[in-house]
Amino acid sequence: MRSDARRNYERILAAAVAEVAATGADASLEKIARDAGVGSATLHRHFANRQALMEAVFHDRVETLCAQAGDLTLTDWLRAVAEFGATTRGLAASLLAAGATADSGCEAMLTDAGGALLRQAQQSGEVRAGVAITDLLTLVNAISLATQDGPEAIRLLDLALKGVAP
Amino acid sequence: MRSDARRNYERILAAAVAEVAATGADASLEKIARDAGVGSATLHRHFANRQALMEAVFHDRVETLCAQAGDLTLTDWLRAVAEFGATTRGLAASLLAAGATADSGCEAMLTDAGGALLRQAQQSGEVRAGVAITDLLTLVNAISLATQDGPEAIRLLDLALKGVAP
DNA sequence: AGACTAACCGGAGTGGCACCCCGTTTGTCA
DNA sequence: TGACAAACGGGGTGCCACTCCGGTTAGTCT
Repeated sequence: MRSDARRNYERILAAAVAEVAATGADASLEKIARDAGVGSATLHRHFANRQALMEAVFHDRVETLCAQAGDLTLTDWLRAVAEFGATTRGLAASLLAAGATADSGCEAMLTDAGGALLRQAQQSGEVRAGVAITDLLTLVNAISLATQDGPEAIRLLDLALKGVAP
Repeated sequence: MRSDARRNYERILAAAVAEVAATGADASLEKIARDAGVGSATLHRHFANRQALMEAVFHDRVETLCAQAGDLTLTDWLRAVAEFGATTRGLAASLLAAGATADSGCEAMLTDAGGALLRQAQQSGEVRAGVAITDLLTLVNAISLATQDGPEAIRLLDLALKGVAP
């Protein structure tokens, strides 16, 4: 990779992080390119489509999220994922779209980290068998997506994990 | 309302129903107008924005959904809502957007019908206090949204209602 | 250092979108 | 039947994602 290419890549990524934080995952790619000081063609050469760019934007943060898994219980980690998804506007939608279209690095990281916690919780009898980590992550994604960036996410997640029975 | 206006209104609505069924709630409004044989300006005069059109498209179906509430338990009715949301692509997203921006007729109907069922379930001790119908509907919307039109919706809803404990 | 070349760049273009303006047509009702 | 308000839609605006291609540049090899 040539040095100018790398420099532009990083400028675009930085602009994208800022713009996504400000306006969500449906931010204008043209504006990101403009903010980065490159032509839109350059943006599209580095990131074939919106999805690819979003993957890159979220990758680092997802990585740290997965690194935290060792220090948390399944429930607390799922809460962290929910909170992250709710604050990082559009992560959920982005991951969802990724799951639908192509295998995403982010998703694999999340299922790996969460899968370990889930197995642990199942062995200690806190979670019943037949629950898959993908189910739980889909649920978290769903809730993040539905509550946008509101504070409802955690409450709804707890509700879903606890069930509605007394 | 003039007769031509009414005729165009209905043509647009019919085209919208077909198009939404085919491609989801993010269907092209221009294409709907084209299919209806009217100019795009006419579509926008009758329906100020995408949200208004979607409301109209879903209104009838939501009405029948609410009418069924009397014959079903809370759980079964929520399943019906989930199934409906999953098959009618984009209903969930649409209702969500509605909830965020303006009070929607559809949403009020759903909270009324579901609220009655929930009170009933709480009085008979099947559902604990502190659970609100809006929580449950948000959850259902979330799941419909996340599972797109897949068959996962019901399974995830049951999971959420039951909780993860053994 | 100089020259070569493949990689890279971005302005300009394409086709599509939602939504609006305004001159024209049409239904209605006296 | 004539007048007029109501409704129509072609065409326009500004935005978007994404692509093409002629010019530029960074790295390499002598």
